Amino acid sequence: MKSVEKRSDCPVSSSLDIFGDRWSLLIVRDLMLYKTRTYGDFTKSAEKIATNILASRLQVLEENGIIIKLPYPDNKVKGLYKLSPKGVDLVPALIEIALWGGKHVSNDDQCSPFLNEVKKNKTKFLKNTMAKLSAEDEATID
Amino acid sequence: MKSVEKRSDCPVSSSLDIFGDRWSLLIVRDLMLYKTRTYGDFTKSAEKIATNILASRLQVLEENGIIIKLPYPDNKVKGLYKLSPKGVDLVPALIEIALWGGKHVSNDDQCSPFLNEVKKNKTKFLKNTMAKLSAEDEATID
DNA sequence: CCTTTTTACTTGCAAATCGAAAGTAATAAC
DNA sequence: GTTATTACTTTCGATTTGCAAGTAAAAAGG
Repeated sequence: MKSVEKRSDCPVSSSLDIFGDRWSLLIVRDLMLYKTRTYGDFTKSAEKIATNILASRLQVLEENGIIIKLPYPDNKVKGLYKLSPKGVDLVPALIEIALWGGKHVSNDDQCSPFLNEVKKNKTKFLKNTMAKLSAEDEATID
Repeated sequence: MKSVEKRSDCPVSSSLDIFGDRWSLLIVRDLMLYKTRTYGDFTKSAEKIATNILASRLQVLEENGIIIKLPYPDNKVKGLYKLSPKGVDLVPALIEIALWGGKHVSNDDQCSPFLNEVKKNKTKFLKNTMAKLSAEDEATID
């Protein structure tokens, strides 16, 4: 776990030292939604992350124990990224950000069903989602 | 409300387009903790934000309706920043980030009491905190 | 008043980071 | 055996960061 430069001992500040940028939490978002993703999958997301930025962020997230890179079954080129338990613990924060964004800046039809389910029973949603992400195998949603 | 460049319609992405950097949420954190802050107060926080960055972030947060600048009573030089209702709505996200940071990257003695109170009853804590921040007058904590 | 201090910024500039595009090396597919 | 995929790396101009110094206006002090 390579230490990033810590500006203070405040947990908010320390967190932002790791993922406080415009891309890192989008990687975590994709892993929350799909459970596993390849490098190429990330580049196909709507925000069109540049490949150099992606590589850099994946490295920081992996060094900080938030994501894990696994070998892709029967393929030596591809890799499979997934959330570590520490990464799964970011889901509540991500959901709160999504709720805020859905309420105040972006009402996307495509994720309204998702946010509605969250709003219906947040505790249950978090429990289910985090449990699924923590399960060892199981198929991805996509 | 000056529109920031939106990379996609995803609410997470749109949120990060506004506050996805290492400083913005620290400004929100200070306003959550102290309710009101002057420009100089922000510069005195532990992370030592540079004045040009601070000015730039305050402008973006104000343009996006997250913070409000008020005149300081009986003083034409000072200003008083506070969270708007939209800014107060960021508190749950901020708290989740703080909880994650406290658990996984930073166990600061100074804010342990704070985080312990959150953990004891999150719903109650959020309700109280957000209500205090929404109240029109009332003295600051500090 | 008149001077000094405080406050909230702005400016200048070097260094770091971002981001688009092209390049590469290894494996997979045909 | 040739072509295509995949996962990066490299290059380079543009933007952003962050430290330091500067500034203008109001407040405080004498």
